[in-house]
Amino acid sequence: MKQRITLKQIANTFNVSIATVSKALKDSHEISNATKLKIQEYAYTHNYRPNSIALSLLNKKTKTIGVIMPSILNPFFVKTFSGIEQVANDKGYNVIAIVSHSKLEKEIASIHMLENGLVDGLLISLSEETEAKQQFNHLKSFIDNAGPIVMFDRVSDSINTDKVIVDDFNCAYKATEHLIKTGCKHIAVVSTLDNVGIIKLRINGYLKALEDYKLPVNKKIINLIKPRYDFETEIKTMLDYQDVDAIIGLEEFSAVESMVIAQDRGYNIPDDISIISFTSSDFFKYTKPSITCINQHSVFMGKTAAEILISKIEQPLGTEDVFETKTIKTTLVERKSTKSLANSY
Amino acid sequence: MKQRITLKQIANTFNVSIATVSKALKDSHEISNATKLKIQEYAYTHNYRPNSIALSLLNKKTKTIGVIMPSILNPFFVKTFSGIEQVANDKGYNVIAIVSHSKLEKEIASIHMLENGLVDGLLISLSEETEAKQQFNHLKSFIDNAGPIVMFDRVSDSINTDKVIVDDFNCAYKATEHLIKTGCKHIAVVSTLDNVGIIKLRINGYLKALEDYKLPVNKKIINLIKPRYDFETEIKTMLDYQDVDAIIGLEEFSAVESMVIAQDRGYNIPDDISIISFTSSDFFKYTKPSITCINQHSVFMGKTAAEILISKIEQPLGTEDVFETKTIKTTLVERKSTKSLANSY
DNA sequence: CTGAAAGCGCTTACAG
DNA sequence: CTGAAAGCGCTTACAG
Repeated sequence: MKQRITLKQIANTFNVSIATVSKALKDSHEISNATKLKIQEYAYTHNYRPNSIALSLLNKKTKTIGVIMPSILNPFFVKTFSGIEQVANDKGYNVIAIVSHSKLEKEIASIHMLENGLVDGLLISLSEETEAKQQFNHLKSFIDNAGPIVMFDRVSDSINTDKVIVDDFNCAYKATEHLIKTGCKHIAVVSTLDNVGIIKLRINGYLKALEDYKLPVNKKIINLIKPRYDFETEIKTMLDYQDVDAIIGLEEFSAVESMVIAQDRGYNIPDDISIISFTSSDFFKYTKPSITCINQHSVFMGKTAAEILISKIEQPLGTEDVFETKTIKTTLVERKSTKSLANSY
Repeated sequence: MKQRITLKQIANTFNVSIATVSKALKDSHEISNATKLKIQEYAYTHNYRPNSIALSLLNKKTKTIGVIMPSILNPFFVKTFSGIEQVANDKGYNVIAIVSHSKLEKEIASIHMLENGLVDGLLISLSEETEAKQQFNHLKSFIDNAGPIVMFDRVSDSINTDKVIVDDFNCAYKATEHLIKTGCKHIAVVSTLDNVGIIKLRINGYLKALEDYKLPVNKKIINLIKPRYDFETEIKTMLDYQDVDAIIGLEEFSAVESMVIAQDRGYNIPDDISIISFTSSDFFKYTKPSITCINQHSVFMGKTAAEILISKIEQPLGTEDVFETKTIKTTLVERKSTKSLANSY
C-alpha cells in the first residue's frame, strides 16, 4: 500500500493552491483550460480519487445505512437483507450489516456505534429481548442524534417511525382457514419464539379463525417452545397425548422439524396430519411431501423498507414528519403437506 | 433529529478551548479536576459522543471492513458472512456487505467505492465473470490504495494476497471415492457454475479418483450446465441416454434438484442412483432421503478469513508482507442418499 | 483566472 | 492548568 494521492500533493507538484486543484477536477468554469487540462490529466494518470471520509465530514452525509437483524442464519432475514442491499446499492448507498443475535445488549452497542455519524439512517428488526423487555431508549437516541429509522417485521408500537410489516393476523387466519376448509379440526401451532409481537398477532389470527368456524380451542396444542426446552420432546409429547390433525409452524424450523417428528411416529402427511409453515424457504419444495407455506415476500419487504428509509434520508430538511406503516401482502403457496381443497367438499 | 452536540459547543458553554474539552473528556492529567468534572458531567447529561467520521479522517482508520460476495441467496455465502460478521464485531469492526451478483462491473464499482477511504481492508470471493475474464486490476488498485485483501473460496493465483480456501481437489476426491466404495461405477457430476477455478479443481479431484480406482471416464456425464440452458432438460437427457448410478452436485441446487428429477423418473435413491452434494445446508437433513454432503465449515472459513484480514490491518507499518493460503478441512456427512459402506463389502 | 480563509469535528505536540 | 496552532482531506463563498 503506497500513499494515496491527495489534492495537496497535486497542488504542490503544479505550484497552485488546493482550491484550484479542487475546482479544476470539478471542471469549474472558473479555471483556465490549460490548468484544468494538466491537472485533470495528472490526476487521471495518478489515479486520484477524493477521500470519502473527508467528504462525509464536510457534507454530514455518509451515504451509508445500517441494518440490524436478529439473525442472518434465517432465510427470512437473508432475503429481506438481499432486498435492502439491492435498493441501497441502486441508490448509491453502502450498507453496514449487524447481527444482534437477539440480544438487547448487542443491539444497544451497535446502535450507539452507528449513531456517531457512521450512517445516515437505520433499518432494524428488533431482537427478541428488546421486545420482551420493552426497552427502546437506544432507538429514540438514534432518531434524536443520527437520522431516520425504518423498522421491519419485528416492530414496536412504542416507537414512532415508519414500519414495514407482514399482515401476521390475517396471514395466520388464512392459514388456519385453509386447514379448516380441507377438513382439519385439531390444529396445533408450534413456534420457538415467544415474546415477540408478531407471534401474538399470529396466534390471534389463528384463534379468530377457530372462532369464526366454531371450532373449540385447545390451549395444549398452542405450543410456544422456550429455548431451554427440548423441541423434539415437546412435539412428541403433544402428538402422543393430544388430538392433532394439523400443525402450523410459525417459522421454518418449527414446521419442517415437526413434520419429520410426526413422520417418524408413523403419521402420514397430509392425511393424518397437515403441515403449513410461515415464511417460504426454497427448500420446502424439496421435502417429502413438499411443504405448503405462506410466502411473505421478504425480498420485497426489504426493498420497500430500504426505499422508505432512503426517501426519508433524502427529503429536504424541515419536511414535516409523517410516518407510515406499510403492510406486505402474503400469499398461501399450496403444496403437498396439506390436503387439496377439491377433495374435502 | 436535533443537532448533535460537539466539542465546540461544550467549549463555548464553558468559555474554554476545544482542546481543553477534548482533554477533559479523555480524563487527561493535564486538566484540573474541577474543569474535568463539570465538563464530563455536562457531556454526559447531553449525551456527547465523538464523531466517528472525524476520528476516521484523523486516524486514517475507519474500523470498517468490506465484504464482497457473488451472492447472498446461497447458504454457503450466508454462513461465511456470518462467521465474518462475528469476528469483525468481536474485534470492534463494522462490516460493509456488498453483493456482486457475479458481475465484474459491479465488483469493480464496489471496490472503487470502498477504496476511497471507506474501509481498512477487504474480504472478497470473486465473481464468476471476474474469473472468466481474468481481470484483476481493481483488486491490485485496492491493495495499492486502500489496504490488505483476503480472498476466500473463489480466489485467483494472479493476485498475491492471503487466501482462505477449501481443499476442493481432495474434497471431490473423497466424495468420488466414497461413491466408488459403496459400489457406484457411473458417477455423474452436475454444476450450474463453470468458469470458476474451484469447479475445475473439483473436476480434477473427481477424475483422479476415477483414475486411481481404474474406472473409465464418461465426459457426457460431467454436466456443467450454462445459465442459458434448462437445468431440468439437461438432467433428464443425461438420465435417459447415459448410464448413471451416482450424481455429485457441486452446489446445493444441483444436488437437490437432480435428486428430485431422478425420483420423478422413477429412480430409487440411493439404490439406483446415489447423491452427494458439495456444501452442507441444514435442509439436507429434511429431504427424503436426507442428502449426504460435504461440510465445508463455511462459518469457520468466514471467521478465519476475517481474523487474517484484521491481523493484517493491525500489524505495525513496515512489517514485511508474507502471504499465506489457509486450507479449510472438509468432512463428509453421511446420510441416506448414499449406500452405506458396510453393505458394499 | 487563482488563492486565502473558514470550516466539517476531532487530537496532540508545543507554548505559556 | 489552559490554549493556540497545525493538521486529517476536502469544498465553497469571497477577494483580488
